[in-house]
Amino acid sequence: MALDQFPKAYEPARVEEKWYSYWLEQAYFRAEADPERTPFTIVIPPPNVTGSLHIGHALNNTLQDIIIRRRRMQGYATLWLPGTDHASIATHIKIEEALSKEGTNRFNLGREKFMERAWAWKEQYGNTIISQLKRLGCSCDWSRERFTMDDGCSRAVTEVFIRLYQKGLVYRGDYMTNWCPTCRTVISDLEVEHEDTAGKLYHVRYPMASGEGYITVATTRPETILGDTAVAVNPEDRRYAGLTGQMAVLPVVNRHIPVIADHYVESTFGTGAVKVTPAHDPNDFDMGVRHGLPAVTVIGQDGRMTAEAGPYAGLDRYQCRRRLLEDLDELGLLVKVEDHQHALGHCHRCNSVVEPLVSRQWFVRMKPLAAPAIEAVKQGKVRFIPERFTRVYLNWMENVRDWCISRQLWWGHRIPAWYCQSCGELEVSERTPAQCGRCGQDQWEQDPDVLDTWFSSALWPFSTLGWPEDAQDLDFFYPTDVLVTGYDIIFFWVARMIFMALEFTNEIPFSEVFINGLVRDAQGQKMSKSKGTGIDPMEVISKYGADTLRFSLVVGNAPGNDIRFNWEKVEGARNFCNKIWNAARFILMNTEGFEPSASPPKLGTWDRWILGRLDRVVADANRALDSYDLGEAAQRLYDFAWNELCDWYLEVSKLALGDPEHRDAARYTLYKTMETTMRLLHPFMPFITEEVWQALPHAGTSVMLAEWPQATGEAYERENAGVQMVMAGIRAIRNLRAEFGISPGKPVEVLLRPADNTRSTWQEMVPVISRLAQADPVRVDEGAARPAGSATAVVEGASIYLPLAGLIDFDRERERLKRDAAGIRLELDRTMARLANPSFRQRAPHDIVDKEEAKRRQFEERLERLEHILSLLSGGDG
RNA sequence: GGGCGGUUAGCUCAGUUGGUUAGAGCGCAUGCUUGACAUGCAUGAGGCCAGGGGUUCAAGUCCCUUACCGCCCACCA
Repeated sequence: MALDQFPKAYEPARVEEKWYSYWLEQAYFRAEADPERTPFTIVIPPPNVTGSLHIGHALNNTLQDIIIRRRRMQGYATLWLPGTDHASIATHIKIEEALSKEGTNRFNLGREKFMERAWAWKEQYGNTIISQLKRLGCSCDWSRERFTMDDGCSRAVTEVFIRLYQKGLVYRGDYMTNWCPTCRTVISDLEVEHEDTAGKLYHVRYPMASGEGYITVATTRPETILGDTAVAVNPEDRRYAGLTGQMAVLPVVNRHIPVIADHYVESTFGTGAVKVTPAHDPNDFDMGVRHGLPAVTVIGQDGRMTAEAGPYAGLDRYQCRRRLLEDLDELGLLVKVEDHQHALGHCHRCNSVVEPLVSRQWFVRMKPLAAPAIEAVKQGKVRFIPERFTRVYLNWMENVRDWCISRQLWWGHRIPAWYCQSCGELEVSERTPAQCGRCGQDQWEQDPDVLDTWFSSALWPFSTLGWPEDAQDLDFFYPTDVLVTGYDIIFFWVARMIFMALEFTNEIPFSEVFINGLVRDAQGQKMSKSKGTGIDPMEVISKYGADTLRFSLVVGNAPGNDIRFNWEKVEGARNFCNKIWNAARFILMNTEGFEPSASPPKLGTWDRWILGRLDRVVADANRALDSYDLGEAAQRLYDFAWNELCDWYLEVSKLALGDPEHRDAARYTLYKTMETTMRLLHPFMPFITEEVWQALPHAGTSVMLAEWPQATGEAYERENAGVQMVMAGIRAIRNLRAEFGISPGKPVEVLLRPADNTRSTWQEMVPVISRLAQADPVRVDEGAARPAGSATAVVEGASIYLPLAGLIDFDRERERLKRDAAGIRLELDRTMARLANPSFRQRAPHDIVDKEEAKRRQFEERLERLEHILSLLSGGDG
């Protein structure tokens, strides 16, 4: 071991790139479809191709890497399949922003040029996030990297669209859709974010055509008045009974519209009369269908009023609102304006207020697809972790509405539908159809629209493995095992993968969905680039290293919970790396020339103790990992490595290392414990563990391929009990030293009076006590009387006396011991009360009762000693 | 309008199927150049586990309820 490679402080920059390159060169991430082994597959949630890694990605991919690295070590044929998403609308917006800066736009540029531009953009930025994932340490099989718009994925998209169309599960039609006037496209219901907004409710009077009376409607969007084609009232509403069937006059445009009766109308809201605008409101659209009303489109796709809006044509929708209100007021028809809170739809991408519009779009018929997807989850074939997300999924799926999949965008998968320019015939096919079956002409034009980004994402688990071909990867690695993703895309993505997979592969896409929370800033707010509250994970990696970032994101967090990012936690993780590093340095310094293959030497109590604890932490970590409690597993390993291995075993081993008789046992144990700990920590902290593991004697070429530890069940209970007792004794001595201000370098004399049957344990531990408590000499004497003027502690198994004549304040010492006694008595009383309860003895399990008995004995015994000492003290021999 | 999550030490959070004296990190206090580590070591202080009710031999944990915080879904204009 060359210690010069091991500086006092861990320097991640010295090791991370080295080992990542090594893993890549050795192709250790490469998956093999090996029929001898069980496959374990994860497909990455593909990040946006032009994006960069944010802290949420860092968390999500760390979790995946932990899972996949452990499975790889366990011997599974693992595949972590990486890739990127074309992110149709998101990318579109970015490119359009760039164009806008150049003073142009996509319509000026034209579709072909725009696409060239988009591909160039993708080439330029597409690698950013991939290289960032590599820096994070992700062990993806890069040879299988995919892109949602590559040939294979595109092929799958076309295939799926055509098959759905042929089954009648994709249809085209004029329906109410959500239009984003800024993005200039329709968006799906999911892409509309509802936000409670303080608005107004305007009461507007419509004169009756008969010339007699009015009917007053209430609306939040007065500009849609221009598109009204009816006024509706509830048929039970007596107030309007006489008006139903009559005509009202639409103000300003003077169109005559009927008053109709419809149960949809709530008599108690507003005036009980609703203006009906079938072209601009989903409910009104339905009413229009029920009553055969015409739809008049008054707001265009640019958010401006159309020619149908008469005098308001050309105005922006909000300008129109203001003008129209002025005009109505002037006419005396605006009778009341109330404050009104309502949910306004905003575009998920650009935050513009979404305009409901009727337009001709493509839809996926959801009911038939949802049914099996609901069943699969209900039957537990797909399991959500944590379980509560099952209900979120089911609730959405059970109420799902048809999915609008066409987008008036260019970057994406173009819809494989063709229209005959001569007769209007529609043909859905992969390539341009030959000849129109209806009119015999050959003038086809492809649908200009592209598909919703999530349409291709929905196919990701199987399209990336080769579907629709009969591919070897698909055969071996599919269905995948676990999907790791955030709860924010359960509907967008998870749900859609499930129904698409069931429809096209007849199998679930994954059997488990491991949901992770959001990473929030220190104030608990969502991180936002625009607000400058975002943390750049690359900055954390540069400053502290990837292992630190990974560990800080994972340790101590419960599945599905949001995480609050804070730098203190990062520093904590960095300190842990450093702790590991220095423990490794210590062990390397002391295991030179050590041969791990040599048969194990005779082990001492502490050796067996730490090996027992190690076995225990292996069991605990495995149990936690099996149930996706990654944060708990990390915490257990942290606690073991720091509090047991470093704080105790390493310190104790210093004695043994200086003693020829025990040296080999200590070296063996140090090595064994450290090597196993590195394997356990490797999924969490791949770089530092590789560096340390490689420096230790080892068999094999990389820790990432070493065998994952399994518990043997060798707990060394007896050693553990003895060691726990001695630790408490050492702590008590240290405590007394601190209490009485004994300077640290000064050895203190200790007289230890052991309780029954513990003498040999204490006796054996004298050198350890001496070293760890700075105690010298340490005498163990069963019959020892308390020396006058002693500081005293009573622990389980012993009374401890520090003869400190002159330093002890007699009264204070007595008070201190009285407090101790009172504390023990409190516990003893509680235990006695429990044991005195007959129903406790009757109903509690035996082992619980036994434990309680043991507790009582222990408390009694300690209390007895304490009280004996107190009686001596009151006798005056302080 | 439905639904979900949270409320545990000053702060950020763990807490398995109910079962020792409720834990950690940070912060705080005191003292330390102990030959792996001051990114460290030792010792200590700090908790009516949000309030109320219930189930149970036993509740931070299960049930009901209230309050506050956060989130998701939702076509009352």
